[in-house]
Amino acid sequence: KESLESVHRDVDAPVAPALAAMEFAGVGIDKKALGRLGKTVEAELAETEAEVARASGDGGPVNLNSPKQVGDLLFGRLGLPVLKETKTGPSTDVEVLERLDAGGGSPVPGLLLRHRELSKLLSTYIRAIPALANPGTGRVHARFHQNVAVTGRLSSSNPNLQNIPVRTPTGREVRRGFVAGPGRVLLSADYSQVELRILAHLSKDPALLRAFREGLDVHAQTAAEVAGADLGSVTREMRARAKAVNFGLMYGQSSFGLARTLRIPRKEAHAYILRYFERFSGVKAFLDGLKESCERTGFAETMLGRRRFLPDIRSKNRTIKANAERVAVNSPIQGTAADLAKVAMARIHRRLHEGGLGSRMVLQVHDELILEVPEGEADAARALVVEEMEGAADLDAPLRVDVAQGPAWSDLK
DNA sequence: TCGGCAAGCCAC
DNA sequence: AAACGTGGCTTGCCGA
Repeated sequence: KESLESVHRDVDAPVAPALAAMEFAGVGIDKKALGRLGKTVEAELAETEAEVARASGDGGPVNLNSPKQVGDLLFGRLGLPVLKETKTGPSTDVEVLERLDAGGGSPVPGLLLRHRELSKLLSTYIRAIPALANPGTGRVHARFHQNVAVTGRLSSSNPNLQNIPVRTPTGREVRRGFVAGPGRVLLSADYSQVELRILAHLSKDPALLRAFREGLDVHAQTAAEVAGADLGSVTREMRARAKAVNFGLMYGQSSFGLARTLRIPRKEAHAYILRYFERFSGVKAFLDGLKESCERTGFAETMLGRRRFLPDIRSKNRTIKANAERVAVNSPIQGTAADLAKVAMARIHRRLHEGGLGSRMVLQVHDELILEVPEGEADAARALVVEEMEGAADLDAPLRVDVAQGPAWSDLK
């Protein structure tokens, strides 16, 4: 009745066997490496706690894992200014700690930032993941859910292997603990800028399409376009702004949000967005059209026909309606990327199986696939994976995949 | 002791 | 008042 047969037949049903195989395969864990990392992180954590105590003067012990106790320390004992409130009291989140640290009034906020990072890594990853490994094989078998994320993405649980750290140096260390079995290597293939390419394809915006056809670096190309300058004159600052806008617009970000992200005046953010939409008027028209069609039909839809029903888009409450509009803009883009990743996975699984190859998928992280392949099979697996991922759809901004291989996840860059 | 909420934070 | 979309996990804390 709701025209969902084709997305089920062409996407969700075919990927199910691939997901089952991926869960069954699991991924190899180097318990010794994670054990060693745990020891060093514990040591630095203890040192950081001692330094906080030293810098805080008298007043008894503080549980640094308790936001409430941390708040009492910062805003009571140390007399630092309250910058943001939560429902229950002064906020101590990372943004607040960074601003307090920049203020230079005390060494404690900086120490707390490091403590937060390390305790997160230790409790969520370094200790938790080895505990979930099969004791016989040393492999971790996460679950991959197909019917959880409303956009059609997969989700992962027990453990979540789609949020393994990568941003910070210590975080990246965790990835050394994910390894290939003997005689095998890990091979990762990730879509380059897949959501922006989908936006370019769906919107048919000439400038954005050109950026993908010509440019190696779409954010720099965007910056040049908005500035009306050539690529060579794009500074890091200009590129950073363009990148933030490129991401933000897919989430329906406002000038307020962009200003906060970039820490620039709201007026400047507003002016930048206006100039962006002058240069990329096809994008503007497309995004407006998504909202309009959603309001008419009551749903947002991906390229492959996955629908998300959004009754809130007809709400008379402006906040609720604006929320639904952001979702109406984001879902077709995020959801199309999810559809394409699933199509590629289904085909890859089938071809590996039917070709009698020993390679297998072990992880999916939205726009990235990780396989474990026999050393001698790596070239064949690489070619097959790239062909299926890039061939998942024929877009006007062609799909591109970056590949890497190595003994551990940390090597796949 | 258990379940749930709040805060916080990891990823794409 | 809210202001950037999609998830999952850990800890502290509180009430049943």
